[in-house]
Amino acid sequence: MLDKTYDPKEIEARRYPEWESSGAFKAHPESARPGYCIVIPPPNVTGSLHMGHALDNTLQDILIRWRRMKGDDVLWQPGTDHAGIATQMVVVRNLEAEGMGLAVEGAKDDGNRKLLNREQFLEKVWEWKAYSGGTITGQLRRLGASCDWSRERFTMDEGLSKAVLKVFVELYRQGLIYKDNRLVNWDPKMLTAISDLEVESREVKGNLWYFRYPIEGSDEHIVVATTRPETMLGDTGVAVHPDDPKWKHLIGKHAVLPLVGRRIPIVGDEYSDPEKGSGAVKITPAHDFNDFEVGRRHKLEAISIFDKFAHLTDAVPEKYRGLERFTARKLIVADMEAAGLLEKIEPHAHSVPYGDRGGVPLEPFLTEQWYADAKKLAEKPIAAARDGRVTFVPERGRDDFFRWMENIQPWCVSRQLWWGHQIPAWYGPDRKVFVALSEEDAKAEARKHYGKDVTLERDPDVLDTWFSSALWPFSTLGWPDQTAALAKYYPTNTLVTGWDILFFWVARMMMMGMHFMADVPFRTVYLHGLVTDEKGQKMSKSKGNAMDPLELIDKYGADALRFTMASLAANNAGRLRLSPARVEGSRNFATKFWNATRFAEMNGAALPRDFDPATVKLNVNKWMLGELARANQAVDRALSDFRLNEAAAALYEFVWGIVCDWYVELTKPIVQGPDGVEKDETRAVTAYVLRETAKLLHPVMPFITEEIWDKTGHRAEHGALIGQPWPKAPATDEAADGEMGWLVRLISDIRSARSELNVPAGAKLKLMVVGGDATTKLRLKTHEAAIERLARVEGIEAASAAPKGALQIVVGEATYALPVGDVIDLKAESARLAKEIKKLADEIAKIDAKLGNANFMARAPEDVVEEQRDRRRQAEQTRQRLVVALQSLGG
RNA sequence: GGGCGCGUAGCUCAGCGGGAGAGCACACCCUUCACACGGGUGGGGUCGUAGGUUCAAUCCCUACCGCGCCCACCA
Repeated sequence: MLDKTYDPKEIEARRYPEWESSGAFKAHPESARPGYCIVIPPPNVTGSLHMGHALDNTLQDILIRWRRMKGDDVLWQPGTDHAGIATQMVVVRNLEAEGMGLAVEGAKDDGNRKLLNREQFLEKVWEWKAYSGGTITGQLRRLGASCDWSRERFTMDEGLSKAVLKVFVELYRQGLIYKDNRLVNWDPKMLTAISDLEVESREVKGNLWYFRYPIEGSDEHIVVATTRPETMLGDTGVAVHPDDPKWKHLIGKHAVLPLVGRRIPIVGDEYSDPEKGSGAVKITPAHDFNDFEVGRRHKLEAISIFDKFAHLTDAVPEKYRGLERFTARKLIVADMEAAGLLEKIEPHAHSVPYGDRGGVPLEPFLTEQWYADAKKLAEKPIAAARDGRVTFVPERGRDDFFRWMENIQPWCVSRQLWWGHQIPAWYGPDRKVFVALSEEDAKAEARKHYGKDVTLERDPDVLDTWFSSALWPFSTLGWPDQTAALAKYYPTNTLVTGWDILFFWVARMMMMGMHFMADVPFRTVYLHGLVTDEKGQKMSKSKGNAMDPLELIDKYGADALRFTMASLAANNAGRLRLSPARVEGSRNFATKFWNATRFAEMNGAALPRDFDPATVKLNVNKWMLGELARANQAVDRALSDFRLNEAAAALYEFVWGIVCDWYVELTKPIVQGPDGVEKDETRAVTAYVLRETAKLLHPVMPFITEEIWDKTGHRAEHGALIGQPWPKAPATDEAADGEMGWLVRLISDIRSARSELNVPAGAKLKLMVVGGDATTKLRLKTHEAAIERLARVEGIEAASAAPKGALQIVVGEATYALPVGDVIDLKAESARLAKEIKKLADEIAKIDAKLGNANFMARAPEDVVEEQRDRRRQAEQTRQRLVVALQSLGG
């Protein structure tokens, strides 16, 4: 027997370990069943579950549980990501709180902190990982995620590291990874290069400073405008447009860089826009991406004036050396003003690149880094997306993918961090590089090259986190070993992730998958929006609007949160606004289903062993089975099309709107009435429908359905619900559907009329039927008890005409009168009837206009015309009966 | 600057060319023996604006207005 109330907390804590330990989540690569595989977007190993995870993983689990029940051999491959920068940041912050720091070369230190070297630091990170690394996976379990934990991987575990090395070395040998010295986005706080993708532009209200640079050998000045005065110390030229009448006469001359005294050429270059600033632009090749290009075109020197901390170097006049960049800015503006060379300052809003992790403005910085030839690697993925080997849901994801892939820049894969996969490159005494799988191999190569043993120095850099994530769909399956899992599950079926990492991750998995596996990493990319708060604001801890999924689970249960997430997951939504009220509604839905089952149990609903839905006789039961079939099909269709919100909506409407509101109510007189075949059949159908419904609900609400499955005895017979086969839709019956549609309509209309006329809810009225045909009479007889109960009437009898002072409704070919004596307000009833008549007349007029339109008749398809005629017939019939009813009131 | 998405009931949103929907909120009624995390009934919408395509437009097209996101090197 089910408990009076549903207690998610207790049930969830019990059910999950049971599933896991029973092996229900396990994949069976050795089985002959078709495989279905999803690889989890690996969360940061030291992170904790946020709403985005809750959404993403709920959607995956729904698909996984559904396919599992459909009979596939499913693998939901779990694991975590080492998340280089993010994790390093967290650990450094923790260390700082404990009075420790990193022994970073060149950093200022007051000597009060204990400085850790690389080895010591890595030890701390691994400690931190061991301490907090289980948090996120534990939280995924609370959500109900049915991952095969026995196959859990970590991007820095031995196997995956081996894969990373192999990929790096092979790409290097194929010329697809190389070193280059060019400008990168440099994070002066994290002290590392980052990729273009990790740059976020922020609108900043700054100034445009106009400086006058004296022209050599003349009294003239050229005016340049800049948002970054401090970079002038690195200027090696000024560019003007070749056709600019204002400045072109200066081309070929030189300016004298103030404060520095350097002689810098004035060049003509179309990059310079006469409309912008002063029309002349100062060129700082070492600190601006555009200037770098201009500098290259005109062979201007690139002078680095910043070190890795963005402090001024010895390349600038002594006065400024060592200054922090923004301090330098103030001083330089002041000095220029003092020199009379500051023409004006204009307020100017512009966007400044920030590091998405460090949160400080980035510096374009000239350094040597490792790059992957993204352009080349993108070719096959583009082709695969074009010919449909990989599809996107929604489709427009494909366009975004193309836009990015077709304009892709070299991918800077090296990071100046300690936490991550150290690049397998060693340098000889002359800086010659040896890339190899191991130090031994590198040494061997070096020996061959130098003809003797030399000391090699390993490249200190690590790889971009996304480098190892890019291998995830095959590295987790065992690659480079040719495992059974790899053979069976690659390509994986569905990748479920947010739009935000389409480029970071999805695109790169495509590159690596196509290159190393010669096939797409997944057949379908299912992209969902971002969860935001009710106002559409991105959730963040700093804004204080973050909702904690675990709190919601505690309060409403994991099933409620899951159901809400599924409801939110409309394909086209960019943002998915979540409010606690919605989760509460889902919790209520869970409770509703629980109570329906409890009710059935209390009334002895049980499923005979040999129950066959095809043998059902009663129309109410046939109809119920038909509704079940429709719900089943709706859920299947919705899940196949990745419309998870529609699946959730269909389930909600079916369980609450059909099963609870109608079926259970209509059959109460039967199941609570005298014993007999009708009672037996109805109890059996009730049990059957609830059992099948539990299956349909299971992918979305696994906990409550498993509990119900067990408590109602199915588990003892068939085993756990998680492993049950997906239901087959029973047959539908048109005649039964017609009859029940009529019944629902009749009851609803009576209720509605009663309520509108303010008939006291407790008043039991007689129902008099005027003009009912044989079918109707039979139906009334069949459903007498249900009608009496739900419409609150007492006695149903035929009459030749409606009695005076009766409330009247028309359903089908008959009029139903409820004599209310002097209780009725004749005026109100007249008004109600008149309103109904008017509504119908309007509808009829509209249809007549259509049917009278020659173009409509000529061009509309036959079934549409027929449908309109049908609607008109019914409306007219009802209208006429209502007119009679109105007349009988004497109104 | 380019690209994309969104403007439908008070709020949050479904709606995939032929009768405007849900949840929440609101109003009235109901301590009916599964459920007040409940039951019944109801009010509320020029489907952003203006054009166009079509027999027919909330749905397709164009422009505009208002939001949001992504990308981009604009001094």
